[in-house]
Formats: sequence, structure tokens, C-alpha cells
Amino acid sequence: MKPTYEPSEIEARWYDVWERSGAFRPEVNPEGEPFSIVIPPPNVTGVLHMGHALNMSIQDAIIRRKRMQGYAALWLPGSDHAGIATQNVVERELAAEGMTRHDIGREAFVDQVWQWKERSGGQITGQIRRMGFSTDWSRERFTLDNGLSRAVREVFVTLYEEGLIYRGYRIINWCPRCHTALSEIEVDHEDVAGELVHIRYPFTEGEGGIVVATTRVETMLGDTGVAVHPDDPRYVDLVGRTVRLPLLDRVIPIVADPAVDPEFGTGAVKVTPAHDPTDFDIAERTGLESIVVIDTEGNITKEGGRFFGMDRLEARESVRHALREEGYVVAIEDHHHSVGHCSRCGTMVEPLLSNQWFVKVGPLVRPAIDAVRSGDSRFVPERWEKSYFHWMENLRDWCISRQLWWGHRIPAWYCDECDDMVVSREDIVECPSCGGSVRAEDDVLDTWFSSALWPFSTLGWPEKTADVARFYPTSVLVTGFDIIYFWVARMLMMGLHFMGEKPFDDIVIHGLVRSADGRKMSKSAGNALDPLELVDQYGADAVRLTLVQSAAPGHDIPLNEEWVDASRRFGNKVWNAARFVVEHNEVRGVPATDGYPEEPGPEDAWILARLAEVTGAYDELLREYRFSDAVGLLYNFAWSEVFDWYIEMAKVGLKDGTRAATTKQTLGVVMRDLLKLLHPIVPFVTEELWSELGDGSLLVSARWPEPPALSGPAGMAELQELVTGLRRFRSEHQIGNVPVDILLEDPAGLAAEWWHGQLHALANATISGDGPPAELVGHTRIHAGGVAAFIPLAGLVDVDAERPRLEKAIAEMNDLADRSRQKLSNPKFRDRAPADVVAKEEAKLEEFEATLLKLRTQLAELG
RNA sequence: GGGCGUUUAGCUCAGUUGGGAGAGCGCUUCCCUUACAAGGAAGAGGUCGGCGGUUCGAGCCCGUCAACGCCCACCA
Repeated sequence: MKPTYEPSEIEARWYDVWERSGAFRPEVNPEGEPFSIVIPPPNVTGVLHMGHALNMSIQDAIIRRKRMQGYAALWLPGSDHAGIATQNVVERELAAEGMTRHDIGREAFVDQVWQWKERSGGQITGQIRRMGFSTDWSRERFTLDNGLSRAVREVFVTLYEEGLIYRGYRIINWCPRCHTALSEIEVDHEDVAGELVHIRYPFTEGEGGIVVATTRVETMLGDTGVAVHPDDPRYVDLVGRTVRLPLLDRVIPIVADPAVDPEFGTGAVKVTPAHDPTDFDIAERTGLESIVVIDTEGNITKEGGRFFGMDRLEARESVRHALREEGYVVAIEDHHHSVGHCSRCGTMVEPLLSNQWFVKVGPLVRPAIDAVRSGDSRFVPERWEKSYFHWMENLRDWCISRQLWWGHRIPAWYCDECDDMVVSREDIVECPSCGGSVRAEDDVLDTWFSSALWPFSTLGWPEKTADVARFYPTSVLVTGFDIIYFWVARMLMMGLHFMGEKPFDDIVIHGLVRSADGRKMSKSAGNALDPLELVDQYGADAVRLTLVQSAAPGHDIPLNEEWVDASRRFGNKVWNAARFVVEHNEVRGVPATDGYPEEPGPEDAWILARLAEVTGAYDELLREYRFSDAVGLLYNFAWSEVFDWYIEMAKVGLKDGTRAATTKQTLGVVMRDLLKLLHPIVPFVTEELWSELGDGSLLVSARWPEPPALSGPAGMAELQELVTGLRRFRSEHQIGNVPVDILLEDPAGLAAEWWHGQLHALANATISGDGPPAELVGHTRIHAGGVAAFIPLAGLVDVDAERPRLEKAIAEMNDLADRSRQKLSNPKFRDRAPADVVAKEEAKLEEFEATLLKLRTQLAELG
């Protein structure tokens, strides 16, 4: 076995072995109960970033544990075609050659995207393998592959037939750069400092006019009315009159509508139905017409008169200037408001009137809310349910059509002859009603439409496959809070509607990986850590351990590179501990036995009891998705108890001919169970060490440990306390590692030889006799529970130097005892606190006083 | 305008039934002891954001204030 731990060398070795073994497939546990997770599919354009690494490290921890517990565990991988993002990538390639997608045409363009996908799309799967994630590659899916495309079409057509998908001429969010409609949640709102311009619209009859206020003066070109609140006394008499639109001389009416807030601005609103959702609603209610003045490029249309052809921002300046020149501007005040930006490219979105496809979400929402409210699906941590409910209850219809070429084409055809529209599961070549030629719908679907079907489309639906029957609903969904609305909510809606059952039991929400300074990691800010670079430097195990250990439920994770280094050192520590175990087993395979020693020594019994206790607690924490706590517990147990204490104690047993076998067996059992427990978190190093310890593969053959409940023996706490006391004595008196002779009193029922061996090994102390010395003066004593060690000071340390230590200890103990006494003398405490708490407090005080007495005696004994 | 989160050791953060404050890194001192110096041992360092309340007892429960952060919103 190599003396040094080299993660990259080990990690290169195992993934292929694992994958070839078939152990990532649920079929390895054919009798097992199904347990399934579908991966949140990364964008096919993507490279693995810290968010993926965290997300998948958690899922792997879950799935590997379940696999070891005998479940038929499926972790299904795949990727998302990511409409806009992927199209943008290929368009940029074209742009480099001075072309646009329109130059080569739709078919050639889509071909080119597919080629790009084949060429570069696999990058992330290689990175997933490098991280050691145990996904079942035989079931890998892509949102645009044939099966999933069929599922998409089936869902679309069914919803259309049910009246839950419709085509409508409505205001949508338009990105003038991506040239497509966006859904509500693809728009990021950002507060900007703007201005509120008050403009006077003169009456057509008589003197004066009405003053409106707007933040977007350029839209006045599309005004077809002015609205006031029906109960506003200032304006109620004006309703029905007409005004003359400045600059364009259009005559428009004043109407009344309750959507107007009398408190805001002047209480009178200019109505631009084609470029504002609220105005659109007002126009529908009051019968105003719509005039489109901004086109899909973000430029002013012919309707804008002399401003025709201007960019919308340029028009804003020009219109304001013109209004001022001509004396229509009454006032301009500063005004902060939020402005929508395309979440893909950051361009300011333009509300635009256009023909789009929508999902009527109303009937889908109720079941999706009820499934969570009833606890059928459960968010972890629970608090996310609140924002989920709030969002769902205020959901508006979902705009699903996108003016892109890369995606699932909407299965609708329009007849050139009779103008009919047909929505169909199968491709249409001629119009079913008149036989005329048809043309296909240009638009494709929102990427999130296909993602919404992921938990069942990936299992083979709409076919009645064995996987659908066996693995739906899935067991756990692990994802970040940032896509609860985009993805989780929609999977719940679609899953419940089409499968009649929730798509997953538990929804585990983790935080964002942030940089060490707490900011969001981003390439542009230059503070993003690349997981693959960290993997090269520290190993995949170290990166995984760091992320999972940091994953406190629902909290963001600031990632410090030093933590990854600390994780690597943990791997090194485990490596060396295992090396110790291996090197002390001249017969390979001995520690591979599951058998517990029949007559364990005190330290063996102690560590086995602790192991049992920790295993139970660890498993419980993992079951509750408290990864940070779970890993913290195991890490500290392994390092502080097994490595720092037990292995040191075991060295005594190994040298003792009568106990060596038992000690080896205990070391073997403890190390084996540690490796198993650690394996879901750090699979590579544990697999490597497993192969050194025994035979076979941990992944393939090891079962999750279920140790018997054991109780620890007496005397171990005393030993540890005594050893620590002796070490502190050395440290405080700076006496290095010179041997110390002690006399031991009351060895807690354990053999004198045992004490001798352990104290010698752990504290370089020899026992020169039993019980207190005849002449106490000139000794100091160290107490550990009922056990006491007396140290002759002569020749060792300056007697007077021991005095301050004792005085300090007495002061501290006095303080503790005082507080305890105070508590106990409070009649209310005795009255109202539970009996066991009072008893515990009394025992504590007793102990304090006893210790105090001993310390005072000691002080006196110094002379 | 609503909603949520955070505030604990120098730094980054844990701390779920309210009962003697924790980790990693950093710092001090000692030690190359035959698994490991990528290590071991012993330490120093906290009015658990402020104020008020409930309780025998509060980092933990309630109220309030402050700072920072996030999400949602058709504020023309």
C-alpha cells in the first residue's frame, strides 16, 4: 500500500470499473424496493459549475446510501436542450462568420445546432464522471430526443383538447435582442432611477386639458385614451370628453376604469393598450383600440409619425424633447421604479401585443397546491412551502411559445386555403377539412415545458413502461431554490395532471454556492471557482466532502478553497489510518469479517459502542437530509475518536500476544464500517481503501452497516480524562516527554496491567504503585472521575510552579459550584424544573464540591 | 408595497424537542512517539446584533428596533 494519498491517481482508476460493473443500475438490487431520483438536467451548453457539483454531490450521497441499503436505486441522468441559451451559442458561431441564422435557413440551422450538440454537448457528462456521480447512464435522456419529444407532443395536444392550451393575442414580454416572447418568470425586475413626466393633453372642446404622468413618454405615441378612476371627484365630470394627443393630433377619449389608482401621479393615466398589460386590460373593458408603435426590434413603427424608425430609447429622448418644445410638459419628477430585463441576455424587455400560445394554469394549480398542503409532497426545509403557495396562488397563464428555431416545434398547422388551424399528435401534410396545403407553426415551446414533464417523460411515458410503473413517483427531488417556480412547480402541475400522482415525495432545497466573501459566484465577477480545477488540485472526494459538509438545510454556502484543502487532509488522514490497519494485518482479508470480537478489551468495547451509536445518529441525520450535521458527526468521530484515541489505544493491544487478534478484529470492523459510512460522500478513497482491506468492491458488494446496540465499558472516560490531565501537566510545566511516575488510586474496576499499558502508551507515564503515597506533601494529583493519579514532583518540576495552576482551577471550580448552589437554592427551580434536571444539578454540585475539596487538599500538600 | 432569510470565537459558518457555548481555518506553546509533520499534544479567544417579555432557566420561544441579503409585485 502506497504511503502517500494521491487523489488524482486513485480517482482515475475507479469510475470505469464501477460503470462496467452495472452497479449504477437499479437492476443490481432486483429484489429491492424502488428508490428513484431524476437529475435536474443541466443545460446541454453547460459546463459543470459549483451549483451542479453541490446539487449532484447531495444526490449521490442519497442514492449511494440507498443502494447500500438494498434498494433498487435509480439515479437518472440527462440534459436539457435549453432553447435560447443553446441557440445563442450557435448564432454566435455564425456571427463570427458574418452570418445570421436567417442566411442559412431553419433546417440547416437546426442541423448545425445538433452537430454542435454532438460535438460539445457531452462535455458535462465527462465532468459528471470525473466527480464520481453514480448515475445510470444506460437511461440517459435528452429533452429533445425522440421519446421525450413524443411525450411533449402528447401533453401539448391533450392540454389543447382539454381547453387548457390556447392561442391568444395578448401582451407578452418581448426580448428585442433574442427576438422572442418570454414568460413572466424569465423577466428579472431591477429597480432603476427614472423620471415621471407630467404631460398635459388638451381637450378637443373648450379650454384646458388633463394632465397624465408617465415613466415611458415614448409610449404616448400609441395612446388611444386617458383613464381615470370612476369615483375620482376631480375627474368624474370629464369622463366621456375627448382630448387631442400631442405630437400626433389623434383624438382620444377619457374613460373610467377602476384599475386606476387615484393616489398615483395625477390620478389620470394615458392608455397604451399595445404596450402595457394594465392598459391592455383597461382597453378590453372600455373598448379602446390598440395601436402598435414599437416593433419587434424595439423600434418605433410607422404609427409613430415623425419618430418612425427610432430606437425606443432614442425615441424617449426625442418625444420628451418635442413635448417640451411644444409646451406640453407640466413637470418632471424623479421616480424610482422597476424595469424588466431578459433573464437570458439582460436586455430591457418590451411589453408587446402579439399572438402567442398559453397554458391556462387555473385548473392545474389547485391539485399542485393540495399535494404540498396535504404533505403528499414535502419541501425540505419546510419554509419554502410558503413562497411556493404564494406564487401558485397568484399564477397567471403561462406563455409557452417562443420565436426560436431550437426546441420542440408547436404541433399546429395552418391551412393556406381555408385558414383552419389543426393541432395534432401526428404531422399533418394536408388540411383535414379542405385538403389544402398546410404550413407548420413556426414557434417552438418554452424549454421549461419539456422540463416540466421530466419525472415521467424520462421513464418512457406515454409508453406504459416498466420503469414508469416502478419508479414513478420519484422519491426525492434535489434542487436549488432558484428554480422552484421555473421547474418544481410546473413538474407538480404536469405530474399530477398526467400521472394522477405527485412527481416526487420529498423536495430537498439547497442553497447557492457563493464565493468566500459571500457574493454570488459569477464568471463576469471573476470570483467563480471551477469545480474541475479544484478536483484536479484536491481530488473529487475533497470537493464533494466540502460541499456536502457545508450543506446546512436551505442555507447558502460560501465556499472557501481552504475548506477543500481541509477536506483533502481528511482523506489523507483516513488513508493513513487505513494503512495502519492494513499493515497490522499480516493476513489479508481478516478485517473483512463482519464479526465482532467475542471478548473485546475495554478500549475495543468502547469504540464499538461508540461506532454503533454514531452509525445510528448518522443514518438518522442523513434520512432527514441534514447533511452538514451528518458529515460533521462522522468526521469528528473518525478523526477525534477513532484516529486520535482508539488507534493509539489499539497499539497497546497489538503488542500484547493474548489480545492482538481481538484488537485487529476491532480495528478491522471499525475501519470497514467507517469506509462504508463515508462512501456515499467520498466514494473514491473509500473504494480504494476497501480494496486494500479486503476483497471485492465496496460499491458492488458492501451493505450499509447495522451494528448491534452496545454499551461502553466503565473506565474509558476516566482514562481519557487522566491522560489529558497528564498531558496538560506536561504542557503547563514544559517538561516535554520525560517519563512520569504515578501512583494510581481506584482503577475503576479495570486491571492494573491495562492501566499501565494505556497510560504508558498515551501519556508516557508509568505506574509505580497503588493508592495515595504515605506522605502526600511533594505530590500533586490528577483526578479523573473516581480515579486519581499522584505525581511525585521532586526532580520533575518546581513545586511552586504548580501552585498557580491549582489556584486557577480552584477559582474556576468555585465559580461553577456557586452557580450550581444558587440554582439549587432557588425554591422555584426545585418546584418547577423536572425532577431529573434537579437531580442532575445536585449530582453536579456534589461533584464540584468533591473536586474542590481535592484541589484544596492538593494545594495544601504543596507545602 | 408585500414575503422570507441572516446577525454566535480574528475569518467563514454549525448549533430542531429551552437545562453547564461548537467546527474548520488563523493564533500561542511543546513534540519529526514505529498510520499520518498533509501530523500529534496542550492552550488563548464569545455580554450568542440592541432592547423588552415569557420561563425556575433563553443562542434557542414571543414582541420590538437596527444592519445586511434574497424573493415576489401589471408603482402608469
